[in-house]
Amino acid sequence: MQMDERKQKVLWAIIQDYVSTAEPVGSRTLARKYDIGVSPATIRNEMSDLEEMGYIEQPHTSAGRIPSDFGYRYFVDCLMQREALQEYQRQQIRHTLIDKLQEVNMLMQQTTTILSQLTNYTAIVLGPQVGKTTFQRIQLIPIQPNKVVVVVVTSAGIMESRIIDVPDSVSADDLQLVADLINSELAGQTMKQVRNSLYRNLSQLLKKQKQVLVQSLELIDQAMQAEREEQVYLAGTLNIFKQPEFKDVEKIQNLLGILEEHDLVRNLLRGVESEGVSIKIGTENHHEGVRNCSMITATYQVDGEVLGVIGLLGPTRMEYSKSLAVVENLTEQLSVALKRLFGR
Amino acid sequence: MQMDERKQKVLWAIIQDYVSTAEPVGSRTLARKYDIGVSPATIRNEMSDLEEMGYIEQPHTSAGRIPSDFGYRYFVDCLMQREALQEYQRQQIRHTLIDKLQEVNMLMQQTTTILSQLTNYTAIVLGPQVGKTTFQRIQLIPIQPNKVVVVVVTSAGIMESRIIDVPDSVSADDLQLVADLINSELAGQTMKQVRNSLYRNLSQLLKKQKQVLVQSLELIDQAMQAEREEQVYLAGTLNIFKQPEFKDVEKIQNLLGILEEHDLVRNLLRGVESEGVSIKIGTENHHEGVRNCSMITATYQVDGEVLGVIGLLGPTRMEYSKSLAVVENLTEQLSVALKRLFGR
DNA sequence: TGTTAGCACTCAACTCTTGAGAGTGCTAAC
DNA sequence: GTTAGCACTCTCAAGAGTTGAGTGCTAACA
Repeated sequence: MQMDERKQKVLWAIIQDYVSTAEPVGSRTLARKYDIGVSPATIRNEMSDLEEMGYIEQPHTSAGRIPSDFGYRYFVDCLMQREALQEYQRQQIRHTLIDKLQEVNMLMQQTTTILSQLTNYTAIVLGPQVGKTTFQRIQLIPIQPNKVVVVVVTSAGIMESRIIDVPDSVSADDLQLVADLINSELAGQTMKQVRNSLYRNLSQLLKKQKQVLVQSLELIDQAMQAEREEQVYLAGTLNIFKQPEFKDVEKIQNLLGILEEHDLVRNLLRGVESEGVSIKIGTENHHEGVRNCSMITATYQVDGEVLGVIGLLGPTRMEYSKSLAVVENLTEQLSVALKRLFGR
Repeated sequence: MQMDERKQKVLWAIIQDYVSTAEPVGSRTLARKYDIGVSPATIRNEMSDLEEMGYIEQPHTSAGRIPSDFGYRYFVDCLMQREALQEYQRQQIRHTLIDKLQEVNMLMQQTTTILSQLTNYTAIVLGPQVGKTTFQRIQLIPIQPNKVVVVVVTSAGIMESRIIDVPDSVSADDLQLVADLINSELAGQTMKQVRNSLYRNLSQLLKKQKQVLVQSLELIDQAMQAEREEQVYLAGTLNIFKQPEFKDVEKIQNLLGILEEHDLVRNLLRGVESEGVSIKIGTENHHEGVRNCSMITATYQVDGEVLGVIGLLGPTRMEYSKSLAVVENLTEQLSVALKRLFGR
């Protein structure tokens, strides 16, 4: 059997209707609401064909049809007309990102929030991957007798800090010495490189300040550890409740549970194309907890280098066109904002 | 009508049973499962009295009785026997808090998590109130030409950081000058005092480095702003799903919505006694979204000064005795851990 | 006078039935 | 190839009947 123009028209209409009503679509409805130009009976025949071809399915005998994952896939690949973003939405994004650009964390959180607001789905963003950013400086700041704050700064402006205890015998000069040493040895290296040269080159150099040194290095190590796992930002998790397919408590609990496990979320987003926009529909997702969800993801980059991913999680019955427009525009503007923040 | 010993016995049994089963309790059940020593008929009479006195109520005519908020209140005040924590739970708390004490954030998050795990309710913790901690240092760390990381450290080891742009004309020495100036002027003052003396004393001192100075002060200001609002830590929000009284999607959505609004959460916890342990039952809570919840809260302190609150949110049908034991022990151990971290 | 057994009554929850409504597939006619 | 007509299927909602848990009242009992 062949996909012809009328079949496309019918499939398009079915998806259109189902996306907006969440109810199975019957032949009469299609004939009435959409301009297909043939009678319900003919549409029925076409629908029967479409079902046989796998594009749509019937929840039960006497109900209308709903699109299958395969049907959505065809829609996304062949039928969907690209939508441009409304000017006011574009504006809204620009506003949100420009105001907050002083700090990466805030910028990412804002990005996530605006994404969920504009789409009414759940937004997931993976923060800049810092294996690629470089170690910049360590700073030892005495705050009380015997107490020192250690701050690790990366080129992304992300940092880890910790209070450590030091023995009386360590003076402010000693601290400076340690800091200078670490800084001169390691500055500008990527986190991976730091990790490699860390213990080899440094640990035998100092005796007296050993404890401080060790603890500082531990923190750097930890910073790397922590940041190898990209930060997960979430927003609009409660938008799930708006979807009629999630009126069931179990399903909501399930999905919220997954979203709480940031490791899972990371894996979910990592499993997509290495660059650019990707749409995963229903069972195309590897994780089985999101088999009835679709995910639109896009990478963002600075100076041509992919830094992270932004993603949108909704029901398979998703407004693909609109959502895609938002995701695309947002990555673009996010990339710009990030470049301003720490691009070369 | 007077509360006598037998009525107490009956009320106690009703609460006991309802807390564990979540089903209305009938007279037969009571006679069978609890050792009251009289027949169901007599118990019925007592229950009738208890209802008249307001301690219990009937969801509908042909159902058993359930405790009213007033009944729980009487239970908590007069009937409940204090429970000691199991040794292994005590241990578990100690373990959790000792390992992580390098950093306030982590410590607080761990506290919250262990609280929810031990109780199976939702744990809410307000981070140390920093209006009372003092400004310690500011540090300006150049990371790239024209870019400086500003770090503000408070005595609590909490900090705010930001990347700012500086003009070419500002040298490393200039930065040092600004930092030294701010540090010498403001170090050791409480955040409130800093706020007051900030613009008055400093802004006219420098010309060339004015921009850096202004932006640094802005950050300090912001740090104060941000930290006047204590950090909210949550854990076990999904425990709500375990409670049969929340099998309704609307109610869950409602509660999760409230928990997402940290301002609301703060208000909720602030509305309790200024010191020590407090139990708020159902309608005793001011916020109407938690009218069918109970909250156990306790303040934690260092050197006699109240720093924050830890709280437990569950259904009114709560295991008050057990939960209370956990909350009390946890505040105690948290106070110790915090004292080690930044006590005098 | 307090306690208990017995009994009529109430009400939610469950099951079963029924009818309406939406939708389909098939057939025959156009 | 398209359409009208019709029998059929299945869900959903409403209604009726039944069951079971629980109560309140009354009268008898210790």
